[in-house]
Amino acid sequence: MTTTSAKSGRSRTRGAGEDAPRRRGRGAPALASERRAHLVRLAAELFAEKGFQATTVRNIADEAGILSGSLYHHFDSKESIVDEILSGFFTEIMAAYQAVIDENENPRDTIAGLVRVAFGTLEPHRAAITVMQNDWNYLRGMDRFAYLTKSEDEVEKMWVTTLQAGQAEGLFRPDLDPKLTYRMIRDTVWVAVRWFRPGGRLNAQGLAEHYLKVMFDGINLH
Amino acid sequence: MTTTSAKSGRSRTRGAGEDAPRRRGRGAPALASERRAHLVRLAAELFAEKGFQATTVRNIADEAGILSGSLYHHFDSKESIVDEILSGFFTEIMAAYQAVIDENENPRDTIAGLVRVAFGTLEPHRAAITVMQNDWNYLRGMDRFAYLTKSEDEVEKMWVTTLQAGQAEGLFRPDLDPKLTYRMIRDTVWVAVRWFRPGGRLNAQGLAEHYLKVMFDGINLH
Amino acid sequence: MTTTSAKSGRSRTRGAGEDAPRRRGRGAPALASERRAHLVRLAAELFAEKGFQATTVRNIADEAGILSGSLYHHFDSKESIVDEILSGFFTEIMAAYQAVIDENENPRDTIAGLVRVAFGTLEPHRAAITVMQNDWNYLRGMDRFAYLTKSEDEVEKMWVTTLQAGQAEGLFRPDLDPKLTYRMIRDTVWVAVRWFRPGGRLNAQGLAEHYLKVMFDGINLH
Amino acid sequence: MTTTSAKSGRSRTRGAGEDAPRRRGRGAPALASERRAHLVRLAAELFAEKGFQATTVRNIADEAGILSGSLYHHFDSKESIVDEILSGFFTEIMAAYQAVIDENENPRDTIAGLVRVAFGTLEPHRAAITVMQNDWNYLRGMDRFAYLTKSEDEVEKMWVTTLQAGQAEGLFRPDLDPKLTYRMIRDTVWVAVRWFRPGGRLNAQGLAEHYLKVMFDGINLH
DNA sequence: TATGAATGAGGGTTCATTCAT
DNA sequence: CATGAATGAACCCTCATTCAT
Repeated sequence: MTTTSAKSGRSRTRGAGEDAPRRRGRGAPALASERRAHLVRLAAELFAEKGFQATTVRNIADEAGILSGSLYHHFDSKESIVDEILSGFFTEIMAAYQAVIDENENPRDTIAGLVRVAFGTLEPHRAAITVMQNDWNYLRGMDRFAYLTKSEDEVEKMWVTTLQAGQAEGLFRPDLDPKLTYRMIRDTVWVAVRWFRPGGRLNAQGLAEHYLKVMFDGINLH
Repeated sequence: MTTTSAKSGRSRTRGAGEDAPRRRGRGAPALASERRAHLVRLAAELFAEKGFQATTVRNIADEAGILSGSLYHHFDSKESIVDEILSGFFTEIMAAYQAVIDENENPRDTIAGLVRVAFGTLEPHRAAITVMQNDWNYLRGMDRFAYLTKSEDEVEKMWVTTLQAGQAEGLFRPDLDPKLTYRMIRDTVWVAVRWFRPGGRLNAQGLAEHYLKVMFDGINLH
Repeated sequence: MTTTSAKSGRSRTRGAGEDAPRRRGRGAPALASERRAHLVRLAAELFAEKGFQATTVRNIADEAGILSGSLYHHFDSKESIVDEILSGFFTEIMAAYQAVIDENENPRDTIAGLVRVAFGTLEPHRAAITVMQNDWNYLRGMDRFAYLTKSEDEVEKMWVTTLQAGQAEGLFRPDLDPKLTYRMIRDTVWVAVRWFRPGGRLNAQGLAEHYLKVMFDGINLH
Repeated sequence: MTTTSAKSGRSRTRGAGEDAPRRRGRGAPALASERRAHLVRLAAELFAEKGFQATTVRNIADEAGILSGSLYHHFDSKESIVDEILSGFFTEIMAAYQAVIDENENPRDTIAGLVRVAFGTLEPHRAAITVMQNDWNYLRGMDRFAYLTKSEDEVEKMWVTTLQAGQAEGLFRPDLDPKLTYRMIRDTVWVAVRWFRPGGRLNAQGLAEHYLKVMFDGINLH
């Protein structure tokens, strides 16, 4: 996961005599991190639009109105940018999931809550989810992103446990494979990022309710 | 779409009066295309594993035990290889879809058939579907792959028409958005390619049946 | 024609609200373009010596003591280098031609002036003229160099008009084909670049005078 | 210079016991060389149109309706093809020049004859002359084409000697540099190949007469 | 913080040529 | 004679990254 220091992963251990980077007198230190956050947002947009590999650091720098080399004052590498994007997303959604689980007793309500949370991230985290969808296969090959797999496993546990509880309480059909069912729900939600556009016919919550209907009761008319 | 000639798009300089290279009587022309097909298969495997962009022509050539330049004896470009993979997939699945539609009267049976066809392609076309899932965003930016979008639209029409017919006949819930529902079904199926491995707990048809249950009747126990 | 910006044709992505990279107050911007001009000169020498196609970007980079990829920090492409060479030459000679036409009343003086200008470019633009002579046939096939043909047409008009005026005033033989005559004069001058070496028996202006004698009065002794 | 054997430059010294290539029973041996000559003509056309370097052996083979590898049954290399084209041209023109010199006493008549011969080759040897004009700079760098320089020197001697004789006899102006004058005449003629098209306003002989007028008496109206 | 110049590794592609069939 | 597959070297160009200024 990314540290919050301006340039992660590079700072060798600072020796005793060396002085720490001094805060520049003129600006508030918040400004620097605002600039940084702005760059991350620009990059995220490009990664989502063209894919991580197809986006060059020059693309990002152009968008920011600086030269590509200048990006390296803010980030270690192209990877560290996408890392920031993805880790931010994961941190947030896992907290939201946990909150839903903590707040609900009924597994059916919990599942509904999780689905609503998931759809709810579609808009604010569109770029991150798109990157996950399109570039996950590439990124997971890199050691630095091993933590993503770990986070995914934790999430899977949350869902599967809830589904199993629902089956035990007689709420969900007993002939479902919980793992399989989780994956289908997860994929169905995330993959919507490919065609979902804010401002379309349905907003993210509309989508969620539509999906909940189908998921709970199927498409058949009973 | 790809032509079937060994190297499409090249050597269009042959003058009117001159004769084209004549087919020799002795050899089987099938052999040449077998080699070609073999190379396509190797490339597909690599594209699926590492992504189209991350796969170099040298990777493909290495896998085939030849030099990278030698690939260009068989293909115009790296793009033309992936073109062949994708167009082959689309041609096949669209024919299979059409057959299902022609054979069935009942929309519910038709939808079930379409779902089974879709899951049925998961194994034989694993690579093509994976490429579609991961690299579609990149490939669709290229003029040469515009036909893919067109094919997708045709497929959508097939599904949506069937879903609407089912609603009209009182088989499916009337409060479903057919387009949305189609997309969810489609994505749920294709995205399974990310984790589906032949020889796992469930085979592709097992998956199909599991999904049909959920899709038709939901996860609730009624 | 070539723009004067460091890298033409690239990075047009800058959004509306964002500011372009600001010029630093301290450094002389001329230095950057000096480096660039130096590289252009090196390339011109090589193009003249070995031909455009036979000169590799590595040749140019080697000559400059950098890596081939580094050239692309200064130029978009190999073509853009030769473009710069040729467009510079055309811009200059057309201005010089126009000045001669503006300054002279008598067509005979004008023609003499044009010839002297033409021979006068032999030394400072030796490389550009050589490239025009040897690689024109290849370069004109490219859209990007269409402007060269246009410039050539303009030049032709200058000469032909002057020759025709000379005929009308009874200065030149009326049985000459002005277009043909122009071409012969032009080619005779430019082609001299193949064997003309500064520092030889005759300098460029000596050549011009020799040629003017032959051109005006022929080789016969009257 | 090129030998007349089918594949020049490659045949190592044939040992005593080895048998010479046997004439195939079926066809006349002339057919093979006709085919060969046809290929040379096709290649010449392409070399003239696109330049030697820009013409690929595949271009030539395409034009002939065979595969590029098959060309190597007729020629050693791409170079040997252009060699054949150029050496044929030189052999012919030098013989024609010599005949003119042998037939004429008067230097003025001789020069006129040489000019007419030169223009006369414009049509039948258009391709060869074009290659000489455009690719000479490239080809002369190769050992194999050293003989071309030698032939050029011989030709220069013919012209210069004649011009000097004309000066000695008081026919030509004494203030001319014979070498320079020769070069100008030569270049003016050959360079015409760039725009001369058979079937245009003037044929090659018309061009010759036009040029002779200018050359002997200048463009001035006396 | 930014610039501007450069690196170094690699990318897709071309092409003359070879050779077994 | 021709094919078809392959070689091997080179080509133009890209791009993440570094670093002195």
